[in-house]
Amino acid sequence: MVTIRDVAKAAGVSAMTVSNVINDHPNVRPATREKVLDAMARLHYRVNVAARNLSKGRTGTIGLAVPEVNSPYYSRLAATVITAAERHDLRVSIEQTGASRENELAALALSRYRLYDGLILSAAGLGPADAGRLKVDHPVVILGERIFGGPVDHVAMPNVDASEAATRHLIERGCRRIAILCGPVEEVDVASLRFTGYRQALEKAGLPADPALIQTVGRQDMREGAERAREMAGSGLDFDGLFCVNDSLAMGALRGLVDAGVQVPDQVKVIGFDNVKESEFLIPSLSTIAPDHDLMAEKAVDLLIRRIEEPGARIEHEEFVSGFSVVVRESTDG
Amino acid sequence: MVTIRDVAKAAGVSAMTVSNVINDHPNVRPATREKVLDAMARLHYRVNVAARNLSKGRTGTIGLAVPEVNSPYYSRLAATVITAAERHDLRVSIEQTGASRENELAALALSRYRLYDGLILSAAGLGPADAGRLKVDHPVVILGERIFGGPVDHVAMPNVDASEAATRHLIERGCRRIAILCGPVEEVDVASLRFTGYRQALEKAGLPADPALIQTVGRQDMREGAERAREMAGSGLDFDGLFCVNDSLAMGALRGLVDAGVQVPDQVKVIGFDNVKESEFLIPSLSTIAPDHDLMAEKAVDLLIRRIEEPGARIEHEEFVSGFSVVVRESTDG
DNA sequence: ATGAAAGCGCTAACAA
DNA sequence: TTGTTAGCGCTTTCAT
Repeated sequence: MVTIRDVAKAAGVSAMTVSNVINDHPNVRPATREKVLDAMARLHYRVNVAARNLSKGRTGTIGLAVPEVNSPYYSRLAATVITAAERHDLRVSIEQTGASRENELAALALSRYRLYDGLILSAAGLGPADAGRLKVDHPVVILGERIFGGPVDHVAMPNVDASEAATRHLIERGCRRIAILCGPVEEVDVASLRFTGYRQALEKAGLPADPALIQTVGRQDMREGAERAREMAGSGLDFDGLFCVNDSLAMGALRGLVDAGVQVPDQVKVIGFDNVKESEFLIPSLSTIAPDHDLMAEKAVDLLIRRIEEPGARIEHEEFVSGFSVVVRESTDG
Repeated sequence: MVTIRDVAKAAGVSAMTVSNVINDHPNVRPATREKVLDAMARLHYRVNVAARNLSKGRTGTIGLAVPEVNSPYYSRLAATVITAAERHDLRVSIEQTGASRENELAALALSRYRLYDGLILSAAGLGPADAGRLKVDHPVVILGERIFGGPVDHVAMPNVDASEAATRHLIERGCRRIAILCGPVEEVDVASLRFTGYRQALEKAGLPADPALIQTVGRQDMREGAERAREMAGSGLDFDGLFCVNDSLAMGALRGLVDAGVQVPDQVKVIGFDNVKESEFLIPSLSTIAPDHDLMAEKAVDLLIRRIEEPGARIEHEEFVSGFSVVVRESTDG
């Protein structure tokens, strides 16, 4: 293993000068710099990142904790975070929490163990009761709703407004009995916020909210979407619009409706939420809500880096809510 | 910051004893262990991973370099690798190479910089000419084809055989003019191996290989698949079967064919490769090749860990090729 | 502009 | 069973 001292010896300078060259510090004469660079090349020197980390008290890595990485939504988030972090010379270590409360807390702990310089936590399992746990003294940014009361930086989707817009879009297209496919709405979480938007739109339009139209699923994935949609159609439930709280559910629902012989958009119009890459290519293509995912991911990284750069600073905690647009495609365009 | 020495002082023992407790080393009297654990709790001690890394020469992190994480295929790979690594107490840091040769080499370099204990490189940009670069002295496992001649551990898909099986499946369903949608086939890479399987199937069936049926695309994603399929149908190309070298291309192609007014599977049967989660829910659902992704990812982690555990050992380099099955769904079932 | 000294917090190797 | 010593390779501080 070639160390900085080996290079120093070979170049006839001190270790410190080598360090200064490596880190582009000023006060190194060009001639000296040349000598050092030359020695580094000859010896195939590579910095030892672990040693640098120890010295600097940084790891150069941020953690990203998501429920699962194998979903269109979270993999896109991961992609953007990785790219944004790279611009700041940070690596991203990914953890999958399975949306469980325990694992999300564990991710928080790992961060505390100084494995990461900071953590972006896409919270899906934590509830308002865990607010206290988030008041940690190391850099953390929460991606998700402002459900925690406590002072944390967080980046949120326009869940209520966008869901209202999605539902309103269905109403404008003539739907009168609009069902919703969402997760359990017990707590103040994403599912329930989106549910709130749905209800608001119905209310404002003077449409009654039939409980039978409210369909909750466990895992919010394609399979659940397909099964539930089949059941709904099969059981003779009367509905002409369907708002799915995410595109995975919607993709499944499209399939389930076809299986049940229901025509989309003629008999039932369907709209999702997220605008995942796939939605554009489905048959029929999926109308959906498009938040500015990339901006959100970048904002999360920015907020985190701000905390990392100024560890002591008592910076006010910031909330960022992305804008959104309604993307109209075939599934509501009939 | 609470150090191991602070704990030692508080517990009235030496730093080494604390270290032994932390690492569950034997030869610590239960009473002593208690004292130490107690002190650790009182002082809210957390190991400093950077220091441990420097001492041990390990980082506890492996790198995973993939072309992009926001694709059904690679996000699934990432998910499985993360889960498998977790079982060995390793974290996974993900890099996106954009399938570029430079970035793949850079990932290799980062690994050399001791940022990772090892690297799983999903090679898409490297060619046979880079074989030499892979003969590195640190743990690396290549995910992809055996295109590098050199001695490397690698995990490969049954590209040729499975592609032949996919094409054969189309033939068995009555297709006679089978097109292929694949990447450039200049080099010995995944695209060309799958192309080889396609050609072999045609040959064995005595079907002529019309160059017009060979469609190469740049990026192998949904958009390209859709555009190219539209062009093919629009230009009046005569084909009754389509083998797409991955499911993303196939998803796009299904869409493109619909746009061009072509019925799947009645007029054209389509089969993909990968069996991504989405393929089951498409309309029509997509026939495809299902390699054992999870096994591949786990095998890659296993091979890597073997190298990490025995750094010096001259272990024979291993090749693992996954099995596969043909999943028949609606897109070829007419 | 360069260098010497002193750690960063931990652990391997040896000593007691 | 426990403690002492001596680093891991780098950077910070302060001299020169």
